[in-house]
Amino acid sequence: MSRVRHDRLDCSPGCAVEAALQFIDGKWKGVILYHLLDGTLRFNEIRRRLPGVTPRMLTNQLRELEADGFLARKVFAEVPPKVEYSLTGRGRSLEPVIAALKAWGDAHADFAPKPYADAAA
Amino acid sequence: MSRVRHDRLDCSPGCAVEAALQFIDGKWKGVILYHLLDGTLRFNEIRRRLPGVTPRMLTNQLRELEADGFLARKVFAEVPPKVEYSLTGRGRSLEPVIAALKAWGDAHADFAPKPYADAAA
DNA sequence: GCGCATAGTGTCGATAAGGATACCGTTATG
DNA sequence: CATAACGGTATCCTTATCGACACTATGCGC
Repeated sequence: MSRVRHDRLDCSPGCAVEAALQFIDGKWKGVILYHLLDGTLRFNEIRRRLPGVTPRMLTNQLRELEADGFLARKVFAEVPPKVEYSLTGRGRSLEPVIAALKAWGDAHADFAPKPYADAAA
Repeated sequence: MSRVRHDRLDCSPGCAVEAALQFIDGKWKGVILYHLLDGTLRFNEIRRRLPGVTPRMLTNQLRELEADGFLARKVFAEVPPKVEYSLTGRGRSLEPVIAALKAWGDAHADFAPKPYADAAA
C-alpha cells in the first residue's frame, strides 16, 4: 500500500487537497473514520458496521489509518482478544472533512447510479 | 472506470461519506475541481497546473467529472481547437468539501512524514 | 516541407488495490 | 470433544488504475 498518489506535491495550492485526499482514500477509510467519530470501537464492531468488508481489508485499512496517525490501537491482553480503536487528535482533526463529505452525500443523495454516457446536471 | 467503490451503500449513515468520496477519488479529480473553482479553464491550462498529468489521464478524469455532472465541457469550433471546462452547479456544491480538504491539507501540511515502513524520499 | 500549438485518442503494459477463502491460538460454553 | 467468539494472517487471484508513448486533424509561421 503505497497510497502515494502524488510523489510531487507541487501542484500549487491545489495539492493540499490531494494531500488530504491521500489519507482518506482507500475503500473503507472514510466510513471507518466516520464511525470512529462516535467513539471507540472494537474490531468486530467496526466490521459489523461495514457490510462486505473482509477481515483482511479491515485490518489493512485500520493499519494504514494507524500508521498515518489517525487512530490508536489499544490491545487488551485478555482472553478473548480485545482491541479497541479510537481516533487520535489528528484523527479528530479530520472531523470537518468527514462532516463536509457526509453533508454533501446526504444533500446530494443521488446514490442512484450515474449513467456514464450522458449525465445531465 | 467504474468508481463503484460500494455497490451496496448500506453502511448506515456513514455511507454518505463514501458516496461523496467516490466522486472525488481518482488521482486528479480533487485538484482539477480545486482549480476549476477559480473559474473556467481550458484543457491545456489545467494540464499546466498539474505537473505530471498525461493528456490521457487528464481527458479521463475530465470525462468522469463531466459524466458525474460536476463540470461542463464547452467546445469551440475554432481552428486551433478550444475547449473550456467549467463547474456546474453540482460541481460548485462540492466547494465546501474541497475547502475542507484544502483546509485540512494546509493545516496539517505534513507533506513529508509518514514513516510508513521506510518511505524512500 | 517542418515544426508548433490545440485537444485529444489508442494501444500496451506495469502495478497496486481490493476480494475470496482458509487458517491461527486461546478460552469458555454446550 | 466440538463449537463459537475474538482479532487477526496467509495465500492467491482478479481487476482497476495509472503511465508511457505515439499518433490524429487543422492552420499558422518560416
